[in-house]
Amino acid sequence: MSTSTVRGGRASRGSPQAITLAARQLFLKRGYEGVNLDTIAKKASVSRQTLYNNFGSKEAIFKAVLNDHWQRIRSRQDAADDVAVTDQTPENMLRIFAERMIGFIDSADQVDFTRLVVAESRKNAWIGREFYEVGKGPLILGFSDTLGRYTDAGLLNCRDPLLAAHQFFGLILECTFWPYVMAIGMATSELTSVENTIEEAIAMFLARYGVT
Amino acid sequence: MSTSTVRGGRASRGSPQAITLAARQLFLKRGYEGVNLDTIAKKASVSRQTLYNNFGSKEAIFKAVLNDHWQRIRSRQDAADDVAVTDQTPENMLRIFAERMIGFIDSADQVDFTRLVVAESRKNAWIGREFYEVGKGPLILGFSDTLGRYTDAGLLNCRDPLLAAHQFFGLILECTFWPYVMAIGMATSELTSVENTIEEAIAMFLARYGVT
DNA sequence: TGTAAATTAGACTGTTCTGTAAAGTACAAT
DNA sequence: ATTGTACTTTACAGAACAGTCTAATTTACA
Repeated sequence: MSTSTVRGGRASRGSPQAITLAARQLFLKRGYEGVNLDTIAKKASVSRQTLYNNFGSKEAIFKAVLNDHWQRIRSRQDAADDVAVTDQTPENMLRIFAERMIGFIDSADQVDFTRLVVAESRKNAWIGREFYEVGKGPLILGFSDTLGRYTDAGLLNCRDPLLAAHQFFGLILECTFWPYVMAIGMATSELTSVENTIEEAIAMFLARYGVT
Repeated sequence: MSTSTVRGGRASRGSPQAITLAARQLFLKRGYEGVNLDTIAKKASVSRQTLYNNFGSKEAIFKAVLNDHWQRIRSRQDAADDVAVTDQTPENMLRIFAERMIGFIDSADQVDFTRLVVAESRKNAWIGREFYEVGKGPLILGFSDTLGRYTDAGLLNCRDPLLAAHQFFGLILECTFWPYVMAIGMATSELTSVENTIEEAIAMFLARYGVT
């Protein structure tokens, strides 16, 4: 809606998208306070003034980056819903959800974004909440829903599907996600592979909630 | 070693301890960049110059706070080792470790400290590693050790004790710890109590690794 | 080709904050 | 009383940075 309706000017070189893309990479790597507008402008091949023309303030750029990220996640989520989990054995269903979660983490710099949220939500608590409500929240609610339906169908035995969902996520994230958020990385990742983590999580989950 | 050997001066009002205590509280709440030396000085009832007399730089104060925290954790850890876990049923052993972990979290502002580490380890990666090696690392290694011994004694059946230890931690932390680190808090904590989280984690762990 | 809109580079302001320096003050030991 | 030492107050240098303003430049479109 912007670059196509310009009547003149140097046109579309400094489009808002190029700016948010550059800002995204920098904010993810260095945090909000760690980036100044000169750096963003340079990376976007744009003058600093253009930043103000398009967004008005540094904070507005930051919020645009966040909204852009929420948007990406939402579209990913919608796409995932299309691949509905039906008529799978419990084991396959769990594996599909686990791999969906891993894909969710790998895509879109989820680790870096989590680090950014943890750092920045100290000043603005809404960031943490929104991050959850757009990302992990729907994911875990959908999973809990599926667990409930499998239980109703007699294929699983989860008395508390929401708790069970968190447990399953915890089994996987503790080895594949949080070590990276904590900047430990290799220290714990060498203990096992992602595939094995998933298989062991499934085995444990079914040992507890599987029906014989 | 400082306040008792002073030969003169206004004596001991601006002791290093008072400064690190004030700095600790402020850094935990607002992060490194979110605190300036005037604020620390004021909170410690000390002039800003005294900060430089005692530490030399802001970064030095920050590192002193970190070292102070490592020290607290280490002494806690040593105290925990005294209460050795022997001759307990597997269930009780797991409960003891779970409660020890919860205690570890509750004490010493572990949530706030984790947030600080995540935020600051972006610039200094060593913070994350040191945090792990002093805190959670030994905790999980000790637990893994115990799991191995129980397996050798035929009371449990953990093929990979280290993985099992991470799994157990994940079951508990996913509900009791990470939501607070992510500044979501109540959104997920209302799903169940800490006690129930522990009991359900034990139940799941024994369903997988218990011997009949 | 002329015009209007957008962009650019640069200078400038005001603020914040670290770190330093200087001059004075309280207190204990001698 | 004198002296030494640590603390306090005040001031200032130096840098970084958000945001504003201006003059010149570029480009699309009529």
